[in-house]
Amino acid sequence: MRTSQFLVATLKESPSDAVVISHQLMLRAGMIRKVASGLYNWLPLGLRALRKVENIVREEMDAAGAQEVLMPTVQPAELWQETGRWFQYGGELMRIKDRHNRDFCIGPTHEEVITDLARNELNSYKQLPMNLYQIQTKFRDETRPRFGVMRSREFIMKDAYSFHANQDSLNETYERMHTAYSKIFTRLGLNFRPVIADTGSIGGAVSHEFHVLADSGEDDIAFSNQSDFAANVELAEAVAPTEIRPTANAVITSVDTPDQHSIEEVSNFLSIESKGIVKTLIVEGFLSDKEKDAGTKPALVALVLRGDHDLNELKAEKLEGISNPLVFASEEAIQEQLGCKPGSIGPCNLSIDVLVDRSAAVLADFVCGANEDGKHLTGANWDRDAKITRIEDLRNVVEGDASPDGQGTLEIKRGIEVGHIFQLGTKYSEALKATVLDENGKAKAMLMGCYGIGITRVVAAAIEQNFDDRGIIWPEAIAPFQVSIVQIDANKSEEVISRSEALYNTLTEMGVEVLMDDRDKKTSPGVKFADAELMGTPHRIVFSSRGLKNGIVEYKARRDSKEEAIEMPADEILAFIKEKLNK
RNA sequence: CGGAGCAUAGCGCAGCCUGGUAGCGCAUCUGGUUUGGGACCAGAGGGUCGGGAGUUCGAAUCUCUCUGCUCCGACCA
Repeated sequence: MRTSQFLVATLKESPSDAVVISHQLMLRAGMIRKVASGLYNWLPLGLRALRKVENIVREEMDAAGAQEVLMPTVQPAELWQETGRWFQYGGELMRIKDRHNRDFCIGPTHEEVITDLARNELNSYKQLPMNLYQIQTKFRDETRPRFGVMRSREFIMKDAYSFHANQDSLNETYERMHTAYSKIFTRLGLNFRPVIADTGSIGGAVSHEFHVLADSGEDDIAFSNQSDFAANVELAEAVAPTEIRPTANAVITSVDTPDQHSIEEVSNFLSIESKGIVKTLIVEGFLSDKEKDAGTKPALVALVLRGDHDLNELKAEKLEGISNPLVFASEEAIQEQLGCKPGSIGPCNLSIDVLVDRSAAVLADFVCGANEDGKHLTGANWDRDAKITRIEDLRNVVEGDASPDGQGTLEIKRGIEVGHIFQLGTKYSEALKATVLDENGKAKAMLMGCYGIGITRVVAAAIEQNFDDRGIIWPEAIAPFQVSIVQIDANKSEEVISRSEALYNTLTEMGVEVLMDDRDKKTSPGVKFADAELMGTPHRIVFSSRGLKNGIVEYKARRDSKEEAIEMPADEILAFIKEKLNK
């Protein structure tokens, strides 16, 4: 491709509404343009990168035994009503009516349609397992689209759905998809982690998210520095500390702490590290539906954590005796039952249940609220001064915690979710009566798995991980062009044209994607270099009249931090670049 | 959905407070000079100042309203 014929849509300045780097660079490099909130045009440069990602995904899915299909974007309401999701799905589901006033939606996902297909086409356990996938446009009417194509309303997703006669078969395909996903993201050249994900409403199901590590990610990922353990921060277990609680030493003493409520205030006021203080949070206890209907007031429960730790609400609400979802007690209820305000609460002499975090339970001689406004206790100790009802895992993990798998310590980084694999079980097959006959001739609901990759999001995530102050630095596998050829002084030197044309033709015939900058003499060398770097082409070759006078051309890799290009005799460049490209 | 903000040429912005000829930089077009890191000179084109209503002799500017967009949060996954 020649720049003289290519839609070079580079911008010097980035539009003011782009806040993350991938969004800015995709606009500046001329990959995308916004049409409306969460809706984008993909320009030729962007589409080339998108297709690269698509093709790698397609190759690996095919290699893993999945078959490609294509389902409609618009789906009939009836299917969604059958599974109940027509009523459960919120405003994210874009509902439309056709000219006959019949209800449809624009597909945010395709469980309904694929299960409908499966119930019609699959009749026997002998046809299983079957894994079908598509690469297709999805629409989710996000409340707040942001970060360009990272969270857009319309996006391209690879979604696969597998069908099985038994759990072993589902496990096997799930593992195969897990492996395929790792291959895909490795081939794409991304730094990623498969992460243990929330099994959510479907109890017992298995789920992994694949996250690309980048500062702009929307999720916190905790992972071991020594093993492949990785989990969402909310889901990572905070393992019990190995140290044993020291014996009580200090005498418990009440001190005045006027207007000092938060851990930080108390810590500064008493000049004590926050990890020597415990914080006590009061939440509502569990009520049965019967009790709720009867208007029973919930009992209160105290949750005690070390001052420098944060409560993990997901963990707390799963505990016995605690309301789910978690409800913090109102100030009135605390005042009424405990006789003081939040901010002065401590575990000593509490009549309610006290659940203590594993790390807080090994503290001795600690500081806590005195259950009296404006007072705290120093030198408090468990058992002697405060009872522990139960020791639980209540907190979010922090950097440096021991990894739950016993290997190494945890690091925490931000992650962009680019893939999600899930064992669905029979949720959809039962709702839609997707059954096959088993060995005994009995109808049995198929087990299902689903496996998604956000194709458009992968492109943005790749940029989040690979850029510098000049622009994008594409991983080889996604680069829209592998090689940029820059002509300088082409109007002065016939040789610049003939030499660069010859290389361009040879490489193009070899199937290398080359972008040759043959723009006219009004385009200065600086502009050509800046564009090539902004667009992120991994390899750059420069033909100039000055160089060719001495028979020299230049090569520079985009990823090289060095300023200087490598010079070489013009007739060696072909062999050189072939080696760089492994051709 | 709650809070905040923005809307002036393709992009980035000024002008608005204090009403009186629509402006700057980049980009675009023409001519010329330049050519190793986003050139220079001269000229040109491009605007319903987001829409509507109001106040006024007069509105980009003041008032009301609608729409769109962005950010923070909640929600969602």
